[in-house]
Amino acid sequence: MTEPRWLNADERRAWLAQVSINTLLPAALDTQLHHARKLSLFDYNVLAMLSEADGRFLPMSELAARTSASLSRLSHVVTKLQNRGWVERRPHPGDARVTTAHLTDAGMETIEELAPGHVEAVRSLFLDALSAEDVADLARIGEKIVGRLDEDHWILRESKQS
Amino acid sequence: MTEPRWLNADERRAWLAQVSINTLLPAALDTQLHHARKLSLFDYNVLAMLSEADGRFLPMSELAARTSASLSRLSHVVTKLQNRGWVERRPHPGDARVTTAHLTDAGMETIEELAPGHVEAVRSLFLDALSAEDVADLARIGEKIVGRLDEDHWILRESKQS
DNA sequence: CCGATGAAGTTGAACCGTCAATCTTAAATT
DNA sequence: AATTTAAGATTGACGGTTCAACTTCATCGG
Repeated sequence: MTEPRWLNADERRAWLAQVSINTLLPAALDTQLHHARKLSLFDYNVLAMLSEADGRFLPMSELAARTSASLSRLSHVVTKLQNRGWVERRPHPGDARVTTAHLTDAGMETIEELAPGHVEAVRSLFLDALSAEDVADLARIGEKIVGRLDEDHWILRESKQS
Repeated sequence: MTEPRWLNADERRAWLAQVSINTLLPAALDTQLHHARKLSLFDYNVLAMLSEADGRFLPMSELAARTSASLSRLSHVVTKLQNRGWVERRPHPGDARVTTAHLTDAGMETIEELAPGHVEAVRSLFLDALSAEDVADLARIGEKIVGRLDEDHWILRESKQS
């Protein structure tokens, strides 16, 4: 029953800013992508991760990790993307439990069409607000936070490149 | 039709970290609050903003601004909180278009009960990853981003205290 | 003082995400 | 080898969010 340590001024500012960014940024990007091709930021990230993967496919579990999503959420979304002809499911040859999600040619075309506008939106809503030092600081700080939320998060492997 | 400027290494790291934080952090806090009292982070923020307001009430529009939400979303949520007895709606005496949301005594008790655990969770998932300088940097950078997303965001008024 | 414009707010439908239950297959235990 | 345990994935129901349509009321220009 000890008194909790409330937030000091900087902590409060950092926290409130984070909450606002969390709400406003995905909303703005969702809107842009929805207008362009009726998909969400999450849909886009799924396609983007597949497009960058070797052979343009990944096991569902790995894809879930790379999009920070639950397997359940991913499964629903892949079903939707499959219905639009952008993704295919195939069984994994070596392990019958595993399903792999493959980006189709149509899916690749879609993301290539969408990428320039999306990158522009990320710049204008996010990166253009910041100096190069800010971006470097934010990368460092952001990865610390990600490490707190998930010690084994894949993006930490990427930048550590041991 | 000029070639888009793709993200450089730091930009990509900052952006990917932001996307992951955006997904994982609200999910973790939602889970904590949902276990404690069956409410979401957004519900909590609504109650928190009311509890900090003069007289424990705010017009719907102002409450929407302070929670970075659409009026529609807020209206649905206030209806839910009203059904639980934590919030009341009242007409505004001066302007008949305005509805004010008031925090009830039961609502106040609820947020006082919830606050210590929530602050602890914010610390352990977010702030404890960072040094004091990190927090200050993040506050500064975060407010820059918020300013990009919404020039007139209320949190910018708070810290400028001119 | 009257009509147009726009702000404040609500509502219902459609869509998305979460949770718990379930299924199949691999690995570990004995 | 049989049994148990855990990993990978899917599904349906439920609750939350968004979008568009609508209502009410204030304000501004004539």
